[in-house]
Amino acid sequence: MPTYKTQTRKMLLDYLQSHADETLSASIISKALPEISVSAVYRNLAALEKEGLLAAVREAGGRERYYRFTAAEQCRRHLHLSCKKCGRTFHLGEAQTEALVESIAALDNFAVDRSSTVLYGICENCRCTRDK
Amino acid sequence: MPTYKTQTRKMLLDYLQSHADETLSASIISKALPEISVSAVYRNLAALEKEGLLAAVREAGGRERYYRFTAAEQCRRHLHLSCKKCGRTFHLGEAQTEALVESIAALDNFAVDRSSTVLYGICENCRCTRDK
DNA sequence: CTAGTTGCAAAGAGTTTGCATGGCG
DNA sequence: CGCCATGCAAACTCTTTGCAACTAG
Repeated sequence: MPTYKTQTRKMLLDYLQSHADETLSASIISKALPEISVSAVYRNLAALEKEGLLAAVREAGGRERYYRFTAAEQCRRHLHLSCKKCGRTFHLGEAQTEALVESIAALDNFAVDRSSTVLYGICENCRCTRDK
Repeated sequence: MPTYKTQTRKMLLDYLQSHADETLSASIISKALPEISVSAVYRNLAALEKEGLLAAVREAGGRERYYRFTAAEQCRRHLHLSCKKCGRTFHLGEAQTEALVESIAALDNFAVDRSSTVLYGICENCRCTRDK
């Protein structure tokens, strides 16, 4: 779809790459990049999603989508963990993911979709830093 | 918090009970119950959430919240599976949930939050009915 | 009667779209 | 130069809040 290599597109990708471990919403990205118009942000995110460079999370039913940068395709094979405190994303091992998905498929007859599922909780770092 | 038993409140609960297996957003509920004002819907949902009768899903960062009816408290102990096709919710067994959470806690040092996590995928029913 | 609730309307926030302008190739 | 992409502004949708009217207890 993207036929041109525009400045805007590059800036967006740069930003996404430097925040690869976070799950961001379009509006957050838009605010972080004031030099890009909101419409351009939304349109580019949608395009990147189609290309597979970006994974949209929690699309069903709502408007608000969260994007996760998936530089390579490796991220399609495993599940992601998202810290509710710091927002950082962690990656579940492939073997572990496989076991989890298999288990649910076998016992519950439910096919878990790796790319649209995110497990929420608290990461090691935030749990130790009890400076609440 | 809710000191009065109002008509509105009753209608809302009736609706939620008859859709206990679905994860609904406030606006969807609001549209399904035109006789209740939107503000009343939002305020009651928020109140029900505080009471623990309703579980809010995916609150972090966004505005849009999805509610799941949790008649009892039993739902806090296990994870939920949500079908991307029919929207129905399924419940993972307690033992299975425990194993999953434990495994991630042990291997990744990440504390999965049962109530805010939902696994997305396709349910048995929708997978068999391949009438795309 | 008193306080919790409701409905309406207005205000915010996020997302989408049309259209003229600008820039990649 | 032609077409895609951008920016701006308007239109929408969802959610929140203030306030007066209503009502359960």
